[in-house]
Amino acid sequence: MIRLTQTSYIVLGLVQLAGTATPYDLKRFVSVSVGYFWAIPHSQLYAEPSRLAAAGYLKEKQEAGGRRRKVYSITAKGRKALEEWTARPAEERTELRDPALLKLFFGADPRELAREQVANLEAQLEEYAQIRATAPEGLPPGPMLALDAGVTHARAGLAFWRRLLEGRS
Amino acid sequence: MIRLTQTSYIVLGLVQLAGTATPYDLKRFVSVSVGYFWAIPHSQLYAEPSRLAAAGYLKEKQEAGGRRRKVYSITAKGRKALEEWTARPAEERTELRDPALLKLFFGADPRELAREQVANLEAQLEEYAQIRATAPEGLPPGPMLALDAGVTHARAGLAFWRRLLEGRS
DNA sequence: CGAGACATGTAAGGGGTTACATGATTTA
DNA sequence: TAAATCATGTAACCCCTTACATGTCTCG
Repeated sequence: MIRLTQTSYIVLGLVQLAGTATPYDLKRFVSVSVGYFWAIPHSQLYAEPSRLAAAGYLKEKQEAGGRRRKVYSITAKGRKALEEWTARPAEERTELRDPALLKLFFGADPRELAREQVANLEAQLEEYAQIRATAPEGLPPGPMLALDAGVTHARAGLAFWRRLLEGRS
Repeated sequence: MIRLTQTSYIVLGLVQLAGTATPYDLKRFVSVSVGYFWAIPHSQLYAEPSRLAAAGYLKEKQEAGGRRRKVYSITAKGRKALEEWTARPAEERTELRDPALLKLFFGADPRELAREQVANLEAQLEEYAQIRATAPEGLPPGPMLALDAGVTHARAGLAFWRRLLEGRS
């Protein structure tokens, strides 16, 4: 029995969406999907599927020739775990965990910070627009809804930091 | 040379604000300050100051009698590290890391989720109001600004999930 | 005075981050 | 064809989480 982390569910979910995937596939997939609000270093995308396969949540199959890459697909057990997870209420409280906010809290110059953050968030909104524009047909609604949430939050962040820029000082 | 993590800076910052603090002081302090957007398990507040003291960023002094608790205060080295950190631009990109968003992404029932999240966020706004109401005089502006950011984001989240609740389905 | 809640602390294990390393492809 | 970039993978270390554990109040 291993413990299933959020990373585990991301991997399970992506493998299910993809049908079958190598770690590198996952990496590319993440970068244009959950990656926009939940980053995962690529090394995790090698370690985690392997762990999940050892515990029976994924099936692992190694290519015969060439790079002999490992190809993963979801098992019944994996599908079940994923379903139970989505059905269960979200236990953990959401945290902001924004490094910029930490610095603000501990006395960094607000206008300095605000300038950076405004630039970052504007770039991020651009990216979101790109992602929406290039989304493939036939996608389930979840990813798009999550993207909407990302946009909402980015806009809220922009409003906050812009207010700070305007404030006198 | 140890690596300074975000947790390190939180501890340094809080010790500096407090002047002198035991791990338990830090725990209480966190729960009414940074804790509202960046949670830290209390065990970290024992381990991390000890680590920082070993590396010279904090001074550690053990009480003579009684519980023989360890009392920490910041050193010149610690103060310098903290200042450099606040002055440095925030390198890491902000992430949402919201478990509810993950579930949404992977197909959880939006209305189900939305109901929970609306309740959570409303409670959170209540807490923010409490914190603001009971804030001590003479606090530096950083913490209050960070609190404002928390409020902004919570409101944005509320708006998002409420929209989901209203959506037909 | 007994029991529950709060205060205070430590240990172990694993997940994640950072760094390294080596093929394959493009581009100049 | 050299160099730079991308693709693909592995390894080690350490922070962080999840327990466990034992005082010390407080209130009925």
